[in-house]
Amino acid sequence: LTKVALSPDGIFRAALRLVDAAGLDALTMRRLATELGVATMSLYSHVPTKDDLVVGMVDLATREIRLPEATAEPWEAWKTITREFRRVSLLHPNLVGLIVLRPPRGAQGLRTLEAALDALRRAGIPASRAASAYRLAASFAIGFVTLESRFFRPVEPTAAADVTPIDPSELPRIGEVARYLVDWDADVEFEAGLDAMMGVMRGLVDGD
Amino acid sequence: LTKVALSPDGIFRAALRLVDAAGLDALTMRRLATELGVATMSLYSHVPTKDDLVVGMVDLATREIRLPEATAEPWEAWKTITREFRRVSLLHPNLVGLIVLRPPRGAQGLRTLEAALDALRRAGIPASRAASAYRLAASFAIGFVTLESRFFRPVEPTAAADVTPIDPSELPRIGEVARYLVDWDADVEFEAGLDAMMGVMRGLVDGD
DNA sequence: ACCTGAACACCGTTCAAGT
DNA sequence: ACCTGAACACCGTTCAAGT
Repeated sequence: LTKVALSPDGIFRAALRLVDAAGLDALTMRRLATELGVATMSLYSHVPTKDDLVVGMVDLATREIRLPEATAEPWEAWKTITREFRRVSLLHPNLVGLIVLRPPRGAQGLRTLEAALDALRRAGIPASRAASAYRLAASFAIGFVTLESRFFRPVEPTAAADVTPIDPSELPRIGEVARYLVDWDADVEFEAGLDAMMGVMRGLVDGD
Repeated sequence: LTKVALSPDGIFRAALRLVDAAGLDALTMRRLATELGVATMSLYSHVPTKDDLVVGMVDLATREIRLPEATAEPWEAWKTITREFRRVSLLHPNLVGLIVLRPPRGAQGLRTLEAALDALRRAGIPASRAASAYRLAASFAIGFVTLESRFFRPVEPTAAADVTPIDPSELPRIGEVARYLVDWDADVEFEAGLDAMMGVMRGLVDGD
C-alpha cells in the first residue's frame, strides 16, 4: 500500500511501523511485504534473513537517540544520554525486550556507550571504576524502562496454568500500597532515580 | 524419550529443559512432544495453547525463588529476595526476557512482591513511598540481571544491516576501559549495587 | 478423560525464472 | 541488480476418531 522503491532502510522503517502498531508477532515477511505492496521474496533482495531485518529495525529505532555535546557538563551529559535511552525505548514499547537484551554492538550502540563512559570519566571517575559505574547506572536505566514498558503493552489473559489463585488477605502489603502501585508518576521517579544513581556514582570519583 | 505420564507440570518442566538447552526458538509443540515421546496433539490435553505453555513454564521457573522468613531483619530480607531473583533468573538465561517483561500476576510473583513490600515497610518506609522504593530497587535488579544475562547467551552474528563499521579511534573511552567491560565480577558488583540501593532507600524511611 | 493422525492456515526460505 | 511465483520444510491449532 505504501509503494516506494524498496531499500533496507525503507524496509526497516515499515517493519518498525508494523511492530509499533501490531506487536512483534505481527512482523512476518509475508505481512510486511503486503504492507509494502511487493511480493514476499522481494524483501530478500535487500535483507538477507528475518533476523537481520529485526536487528536492522532495532538499530533504526535506537539511532534516534540524540547524544549530548562532548563539552556538556559531565553529570548533565550522563543524564541526557540516560533520558534519551528511555525516551526512544518507550517510543517503541514492543521493542524494549529486544533493545535491553541486545549488547550494544552496532555503531549507534557503541557511540552511546562511548558517550556515557566519556561523561563518567570527565566527571572524575577513574578508568578502573568507570565500567562498574556504567553498569550500575545502566542497570537502573534498563530496569526502569523495562518496568515502565509493562504499562505500555496489552495485558495478556491470565494463564489457565496458574490454577491456584491467591487470597487477597494473604497480601496485606500489596493492598496497603495498591494505589501507589497503579498510580505513579514515571517521569518524577525516573528523575529521582537519576539523582540517586548520580549520588552513588559520585562516591566513585577519584581518590576514594 | 522421557516417557512419563503427561501432566501440565511435567510438560512445563520438559519445556524448561528444552529452552535451557536449545533456546526459546527451539520450543515448538512438535519438538516438545517428540522430546516427551508423545504425539504433538497430546500436549493439548493438558495445556490449552502454546502461550499458556510459555506462561506455565516461566511460572515454574520463578517458583524456585525462596522467600525469607517474615521475621528476618528487613533490609536483609529485601536483599535475600533480590539475590534470589537474580539466582533463579540466571539459572535460565534464555528466559530472562520473558521474566523481566511480564508483570508479576501469578501466585508466586504476587507473593514475591508482597515479601519485598513487607520488608521495605518493616524497614520503616511509609506506605506512600514503599511502591516508589520498590520500583527503584526492582529497576536495579531487573536491569542488572538483564545486563548480566547477555553474557550467558550466544553472540549473534553481526547484522549485515550495520554496514558502516566504526573506527576504534573514535571510541577512546571504550578502549580505555575495555578490560573492565569484559572482565568483571558480577557477584561483587551486584552486592555493591544492593548496598547502594539500600543506602538510597534508607533516605525514604519515615519522617523524612 | 486422554490420546492420536490428518488436515488447514500459516511461517521463513530456496530455487528457477523473469526483467 | 531487482523482482516474482511455486515449492519445501516447517509452525500452531481444529477436527473427527479412537481408547
